[in-house]
Amino acid sequence: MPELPEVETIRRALQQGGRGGPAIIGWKITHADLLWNGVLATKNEHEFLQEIIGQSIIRVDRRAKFLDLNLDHYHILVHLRMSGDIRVEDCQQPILKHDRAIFYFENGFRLVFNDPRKFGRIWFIDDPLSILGRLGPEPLEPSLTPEIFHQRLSKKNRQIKPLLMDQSFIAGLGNIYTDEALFHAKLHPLRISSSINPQEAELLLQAIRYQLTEGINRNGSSIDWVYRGGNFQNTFKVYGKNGQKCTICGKVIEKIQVGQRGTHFCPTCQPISHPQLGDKEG
DNA sequence: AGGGAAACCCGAACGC
DNA sequence: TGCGTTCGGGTTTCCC
Repeated sequence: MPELPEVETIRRALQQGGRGGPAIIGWKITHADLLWNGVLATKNEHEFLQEIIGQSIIRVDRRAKFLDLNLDHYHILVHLRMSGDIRVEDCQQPILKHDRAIFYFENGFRLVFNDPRKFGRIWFIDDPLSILGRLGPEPLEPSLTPEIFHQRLSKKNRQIKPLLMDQSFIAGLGNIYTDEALFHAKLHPLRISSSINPQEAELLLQAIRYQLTEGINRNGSSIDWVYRGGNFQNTFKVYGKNGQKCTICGKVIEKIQVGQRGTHFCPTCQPISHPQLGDKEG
């Protein structure tokens, strides 16, 4: 599923070219079509469809899992959710099944939002902060120091896995990268956040950044038939590896439900309690 | 405040 | 083979 590295890969493709398509910077919008009305998260359909005509793409930003298409004086936010994808192509190409929205450019190209499961959404707004303002810190931003991260963990009494996936706590992690980061940091997914000490917090932040950076370097993870081009999935240590042996200790990887989400971990490498405490529960 | 569940969706995987 | 059922996953919303 598109998480931060996949969205960043798409952002770079739109900004600089890539993934089989050209960059779209400077391109002027002539009109747009909504092929499925539910794709629009804002209720100003007619207004914006008029508003964006004649405006050009000046920059493509990313915040967490949101893409922010900066127009001359407007913003198009896109969230791919589960199965969304974006492609840029000339208008001779066929419309595909599950195409939900199309933006046409003056130069004969178009940007297509395709989303089989209809979870993805598009916002047309003046002020992107009205949506993005609720998000927690960007995990790759240096301003998120280990000390601040530990402070934030300490203030919550929550299971670490759902907390890391809470976009208002830290923004951009989904199920896959969370499981992989927790494995890397040797933390059990049910560990209570306030029990995590400064050293563990620093290792966890490092693990998150390592996973995200590796994911970006590998152009994201292509899994579940939805995402094109990346190969980070080849590095997974626990995600989807339940029943297989841990590459570190040889114990069988387990899969449990945590906060309604499939959660993969190694029971040996990720003990529920700190090893030195000798606790046996869990 | 935190956690569980349901809702939104569909294709894939599974069971018979 | 073909049918019906279950599952999963990001996010929001509602309930306890």
